[in-house]
Amino acid sequence: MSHTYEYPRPALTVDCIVFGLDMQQELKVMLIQRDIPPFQGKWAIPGGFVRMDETLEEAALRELQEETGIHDVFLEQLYTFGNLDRDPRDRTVTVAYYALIDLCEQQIKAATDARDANWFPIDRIPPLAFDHNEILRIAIARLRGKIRYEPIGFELLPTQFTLSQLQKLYETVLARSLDKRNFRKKILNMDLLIDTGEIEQGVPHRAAKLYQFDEDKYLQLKQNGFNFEI
Amino acid sequence: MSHTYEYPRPALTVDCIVFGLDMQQELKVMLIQRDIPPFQGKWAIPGGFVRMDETLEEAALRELQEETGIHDVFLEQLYTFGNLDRDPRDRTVTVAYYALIDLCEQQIKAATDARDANWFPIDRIPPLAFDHNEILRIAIARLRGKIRYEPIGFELLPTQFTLSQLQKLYETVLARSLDKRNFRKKILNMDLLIDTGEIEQGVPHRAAKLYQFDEDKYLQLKQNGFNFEI
DNA sequence: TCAAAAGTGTTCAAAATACACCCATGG
DNA sequence: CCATGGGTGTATTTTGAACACTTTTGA
Repeated sequence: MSHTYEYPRPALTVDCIVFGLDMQQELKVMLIQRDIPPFQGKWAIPGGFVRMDETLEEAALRELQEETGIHDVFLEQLYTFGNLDRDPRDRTVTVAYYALIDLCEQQIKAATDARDANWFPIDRIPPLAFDHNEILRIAIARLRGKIRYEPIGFELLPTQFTLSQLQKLYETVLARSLDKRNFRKKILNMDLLIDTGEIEQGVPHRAAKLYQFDEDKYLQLKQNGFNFEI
Repeated sequence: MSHTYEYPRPALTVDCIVFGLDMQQELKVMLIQRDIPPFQGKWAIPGGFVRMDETLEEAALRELQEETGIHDVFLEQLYTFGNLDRDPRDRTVTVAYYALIDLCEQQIKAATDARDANWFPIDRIPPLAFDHNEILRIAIARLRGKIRYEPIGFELLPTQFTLSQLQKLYETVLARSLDKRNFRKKILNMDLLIDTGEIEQGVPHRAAKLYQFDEDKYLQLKQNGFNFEI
């Protein structure tokens, strides 16, 4: 720990797994195609080097903006990966984050700003650069685990959503079906959804009510020991 | 992301919060007193620089061994801290781990090998060096959260333990009291504790049965979707 | 009028909680 | 024989799970 001798330093990067739900309520991940070696042409999680004047989270947000045009998203640290052979060029440690976005609203930007960004369904991921398949595996596990006891699922939906959308979201992420009546009973009994009074538009059947998650109320309840749980 | 220009690199360290239960079943944290600036004389979480030829976990284990004599412990990554002003000397990012040890067995070593290592009860922590109070706060929160749905509590006890010890451990970590009969019913119904046939020794009252956690069985059950939960 | 999804309650089983006394042991 | 913690069962409440039909709407 002496300061007289400087150890050589690993390179430090951030990577950011971006999850989104498409219009078919399928869970997808944004990947970008590498245009330089190593792993040139392979798909990879967006990311890059951490600069000296930015925090880790700032670096993740910056890379996300630069590489995919995505901004203003839910972002949470996932895990830090430091295996010796992650990067063939150099010892590189990466701090991985995951982001949840409402794909329906953001997808236009992502398609235009990014060079070779694309959305992949999480059950059909190609072999990725570096250890990115492993990182993605852990990100999916975290999302599955966390969505059950924290209200992060709402980050994947538009501000206003129907109960069926919410249920399908849970069914997609948890990969199992849920009973409609029990789901509604449970989620409505929490009293955390605001009935906006509006209904969905342009559907060829009875239009569903639109709800909104009451984040302020949730934060209050949470402080008093309340646990969100599906 | 070009390789022609090398960014300056933050320093990379690991820090390791060590939790232990003392003989009074009080939850304690091991801290070491810094003998060099900055924060000379202040208490700090053990840690140090990550070398180029070791993984993050290896670095955490090495620092733990070097600074406290502790080895062979449960170790899990906690979080990575990268605020700009963490270290007044230099931009330093630290990957924090937490360790759980059976203090009754390990405490002798810790006391002899370490220069100025000491155990502090988690509700009476002095002001620490760097952002270590913040790191510790997050570590305690993680321990509280995780002990409820993963069987990590056993790492804080000797291999063989009584049900009362186990219950007091949960009461200590969760900071609330539990009903004795319900606790026993629940934990024994999981069928994950092996009755060793032995009983505790040298107590001035009826001796309790000694149990052992069946880790193999737990891992099997877990694969089939079983959830440990207190 | 038909197709497609929205919306709605009750019954049963399982799990969580509350609760008090006798037992074994060493001092 | 007494103080100390070990060990045990039942009744009640709460929660989770299973389950099917009517309503609304646009095409």
